[in-house]
Amino acid sequence: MKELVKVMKAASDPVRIKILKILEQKVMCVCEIHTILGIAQSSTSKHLRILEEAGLVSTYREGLWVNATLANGGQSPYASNLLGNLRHWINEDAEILSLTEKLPDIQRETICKK
Amino acid sequence: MKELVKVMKAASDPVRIKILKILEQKVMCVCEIHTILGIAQSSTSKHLRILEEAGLVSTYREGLWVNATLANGGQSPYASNLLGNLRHWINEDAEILSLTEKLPDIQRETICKK
DNA sequence: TCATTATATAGCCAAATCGGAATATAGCGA
DNA sequence: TCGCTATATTCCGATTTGGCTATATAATGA
Repeated sequence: MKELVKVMKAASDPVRIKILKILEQKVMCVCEIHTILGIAQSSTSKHLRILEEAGLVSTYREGLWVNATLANGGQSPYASNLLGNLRHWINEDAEILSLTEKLPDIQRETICKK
Repeated sequence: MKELVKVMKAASDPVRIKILKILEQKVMCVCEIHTILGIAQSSTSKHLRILEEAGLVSTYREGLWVNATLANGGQSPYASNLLGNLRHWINEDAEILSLTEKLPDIQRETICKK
């Protein structure tokens, strides 16, 4: 029950849904996510932690960068179910489409180092 | 997006999950739900409204009683997907099992009219 | 070691959420 | 109509949430 509620709670925020949707297309580091979404770096970090604790996202370090990727589903059946469904949900959503368009221009090498 | 978030938000509360799980087994009126869950009648009414607006629950009047039932899914694909999954989720959960045991003893004829 | 860069954490504020008590409304029967 | 019962709504306090800024931590390279 707690586990299920945690997954639902993680998925009940539009910013976090956006993060999941862009991670479907690309592994991204924190600074890329915070830039494309236009939110503070600290907010990005907190959202990622919530997603990670729900079993929806995994992170791994690569030097200074922390890469976020969709979880493989081993941690929570609820999470893996949601990730599976999300792949064919809201793909036509205006906000998601707009993010998808921006995605190719977001590269950590040019965005970070400022 | 808004619709999806609304469904997730509705499902991200343990009380509301319990309501959905007991509705899998029985159509119930507000006073039955509020009694079996041990929460105030006003809280029950509010939770039901949230579930209804998310497309997870439908209600219909029967005299003084308002019956709640799981929605048929026509309103929201996200809601119907969740309802489908929920049927085989957390059935072994201690809280859910305990509610299921109590269920036969909860009858509006004896509970209400006080 | 120090400086730099990326991320995490802490602290604060405004808004949303959830609980119950009190009150208003709706439906029924006399 | 009135009285009763079930439900909806309002109000208020307590807690949680989500945002930001500022600061701390971690990793790299010189």
